[in-house]
Amino acid sequence: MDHARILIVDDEALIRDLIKEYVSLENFAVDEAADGQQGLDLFQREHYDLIILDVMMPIMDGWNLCRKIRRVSQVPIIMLSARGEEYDKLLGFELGVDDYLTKPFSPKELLARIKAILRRSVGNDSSPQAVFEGLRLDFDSHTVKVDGRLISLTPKEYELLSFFARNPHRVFSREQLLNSVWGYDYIGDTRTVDTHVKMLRESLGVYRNYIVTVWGTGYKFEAGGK
Amino acid sequence: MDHARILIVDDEALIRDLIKEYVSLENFAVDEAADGQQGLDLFQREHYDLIILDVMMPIMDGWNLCRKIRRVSQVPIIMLSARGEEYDKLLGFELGVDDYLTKPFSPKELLARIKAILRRSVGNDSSPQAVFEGLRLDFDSHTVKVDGRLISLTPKEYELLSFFARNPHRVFSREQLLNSVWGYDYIGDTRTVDTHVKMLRESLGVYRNYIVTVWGTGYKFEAGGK
DNA sequence: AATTTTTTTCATACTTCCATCACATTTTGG
DNA sequence: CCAAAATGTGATGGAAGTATGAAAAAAATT
Repeated sequence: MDHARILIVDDEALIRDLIKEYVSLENFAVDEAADGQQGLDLFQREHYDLIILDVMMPIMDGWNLCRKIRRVSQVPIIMLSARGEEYDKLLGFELGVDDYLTKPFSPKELLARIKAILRRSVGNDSSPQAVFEGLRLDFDSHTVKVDGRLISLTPKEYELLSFFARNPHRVFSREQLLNSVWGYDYIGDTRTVDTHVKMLRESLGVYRNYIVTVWGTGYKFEAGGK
Repeated sequence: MDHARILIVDDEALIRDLIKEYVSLENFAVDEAADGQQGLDLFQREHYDLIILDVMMPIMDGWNLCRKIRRVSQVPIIMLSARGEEYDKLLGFELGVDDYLTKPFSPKELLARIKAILRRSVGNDSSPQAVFEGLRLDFDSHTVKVDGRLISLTPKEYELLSFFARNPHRVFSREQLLNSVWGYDYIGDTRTVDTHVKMLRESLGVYRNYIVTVWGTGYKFEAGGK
């Protein structure tokens, strides 16, 4: 893809410059933001083909920004982290991150991954979807169809469902769901999850049992729902 | 990567068997589908670390299936084709196919390519599993299969089994099991373990004797269980 | 500011599971 | 082969986990 637009969000100017320098060589157009809030503003104003996020940032960290972006867009995201902790990586992929690099990284490797991601999102001309038999989610338009019929979900219902759909089969505890869908800073009753599961199931109609209760543990998403 | 899960989609049973035979030697868990529709169903229900697709198939051909999979997943795909036409190959790589083999191929070469692909996709969405002959546990989805058939376990049964499966061969006293599975602070009758072993054995059916009683000491997990 | 919608909390009903005990069965040592 | 010790099994009351409905609180919309 030529002239792809890339947004870099990192509070360290040095890193931004480094990336920018390398990436510009390849005919990409690069914008920068120094913190999460700035990044969000730019993201909402402009259109990007790829976003590179640093995890550690003042004001709004990378995970929060990532979560906010994922609410409305499936634009490819690469996360940069100072730590190499496995947990971070997992959280990243759960949130739908496309790639994950640990600092210090070689600019060459970053460039290679950028290209790989852009390459595979090119052929993906149809809007990103997840289909589980008669249940279809369209991540671009934020719509969900049940046997072809459009259903209406509240924002939380949609976020919960799309999180499940992006991470099928895996069991999540209520705490994990609160962390991943509500945000790590959420304080509140874990039973809230139950209520949202209940409402989501109602909305899913015939497919209500795709959200499977795993007794003593939490919930998982399973097409066919057994 | 150990115990990677592989899906083979090919209408020719001979080819499936050939591949399965070779690939099973390497501790991969193999599922089969005889046509594209079956393959899609399995893909949606289970998760795989690698998918092998034949191009020519009734009902839904390999390209169509590949396209459908690529809409929602970046799982590695190897295509098999009877023809060696350059056009096919190109189409394959455009669709994001990871490798491409022309029939007839040597099983050895296929195996080599499978390994290469799995090696480079380490850290991807493979799900941790434990396989003991026909007994398969999936730690992500908290499911257990007996000869491919899903069995349902209570939370304690699952915890107990997964503890055993993670520590095979070793003998554990009832006290140790209470400590490890129930928790350090558990106070109660050690005979409780017996009851859960009993119930677990019932659930395991044919594999009930994988939980071996070590007289005067406790229990151990032994595939083949004598 | 008022109304509507969404989210959260909470109480209650409901379901599933678990620890215990009594008794049956098996194993071991003498 | 017997007695004692250890393990297997079935039944059950109570505990723990989940579903649900409704009301309060918070957000969004008008």
